[in-house]
Amino acid sequence: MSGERRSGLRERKKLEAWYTLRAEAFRLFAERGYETVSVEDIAAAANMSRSTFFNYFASKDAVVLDPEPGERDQWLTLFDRPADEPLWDSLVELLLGYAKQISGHLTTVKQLERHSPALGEMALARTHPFYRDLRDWVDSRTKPGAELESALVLNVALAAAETAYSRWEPTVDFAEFLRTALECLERAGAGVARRG
Amino acid sequence: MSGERRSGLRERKKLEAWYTLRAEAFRLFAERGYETVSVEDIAAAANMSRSTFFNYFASKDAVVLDPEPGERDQWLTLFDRPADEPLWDSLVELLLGYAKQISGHLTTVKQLERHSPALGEMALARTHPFYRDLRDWVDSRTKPGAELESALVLNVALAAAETAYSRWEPTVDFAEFLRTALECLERAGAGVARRG
DNA sequence: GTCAATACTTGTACTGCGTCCACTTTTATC
DNA sequence: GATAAAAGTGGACGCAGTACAAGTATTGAC
Repeated sequence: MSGERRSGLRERKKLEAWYTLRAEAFRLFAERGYETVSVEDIAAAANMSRSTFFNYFASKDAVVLDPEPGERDQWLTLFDRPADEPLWDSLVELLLGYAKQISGHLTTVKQLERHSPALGEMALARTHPFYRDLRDWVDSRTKPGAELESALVLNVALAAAETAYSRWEPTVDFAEFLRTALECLERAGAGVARRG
Repeated sequence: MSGERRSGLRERKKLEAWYTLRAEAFRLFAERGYETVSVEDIAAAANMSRSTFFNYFASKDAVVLDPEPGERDQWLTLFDRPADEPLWDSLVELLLGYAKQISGHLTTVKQLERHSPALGEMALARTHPFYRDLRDWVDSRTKPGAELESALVLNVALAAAETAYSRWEPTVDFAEFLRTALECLERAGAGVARRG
């Protein structure tokens, strides 16, 4: 029985540790709120040392925000858009597609925000690797001289998506959030001046 | 000689302490960068104790972001807009007007960002009291049922302004930034879809 | 199975932010 | 000048994050 070369015991344990840490963190956050749970608490609940926590997550925020192992490969498939598709249309597809991919996580985090005001303040769109990839992808599509236009289109799209997210009540269906997000994106794309 | 009841010695000393702290902080930040200057350093440079620093500023960030004493009164005058003016037009005037009011500060902070990456990450639009006032003002103008629309319009305007700010090179004239900001606002207001 | 290289875990110590609180000094009022 | 209010101070604390040295487990080669 030739052992599987790739996924050895080491890899499996690492994955297990990652998921355990995040699961315990979310459990504690849901119980007592993000701000009153320390990294020490999370590590203890996961039967690991504080040092080990920081081996897996660069910060306390990261345990909430970091993508799952392999998640990046999933969202990268979204970046396969027709070369002649207008930038705005691509962005709408990308943002909605990504939201669908992480719908479960989005719902969880949104519910945590109810008891944990600090979570609402996180500069999600700045730090998160998806948004880094998104910006890079936009840059790669941008012709020289159009950088300002591209940045504007991207930021408007992000603003529309964030508007829908910020007003979403996680008690209602996730599909309802998607509908709102699409509505915001369409309105923003069409122009918000001279409406009300 | 009835002493001036209002601006007594106490008030003047408070103002002086505030300005001294901020001046020393900015001086040190410019010298050594935001992240490598501690609150302790700032307080020492201002000949005050660390405790006193936190009497004046709620956080290290705040010494950069907080409005000057009396600044709020200035920006509040901007909120006097015709009742029938379209929301978008009001927002354009408000954002550009406020930018003009704090042009000096904006330039200073932008230049600090060159040596201090942490400053670029600050969630300005969330915390800053001007944006709180702005959101409240928008809310006060919003008819029941139009909350989503209003939030979207506001966030798109903020995205446009932030786009101009993020791409502004503070070596060039501030007027150039204003021109770019206006351009971004106009494009965003007209709609960014189907352009390229 | 032995063994050494490698990767992961842990404890410890440190810096810095932010909070709390008791205490002193300064300013305003009479 | 006595007194009360406001501002400044010093010390202790908890927690996030970093650095590093020492320990433990996994791996692959023999």
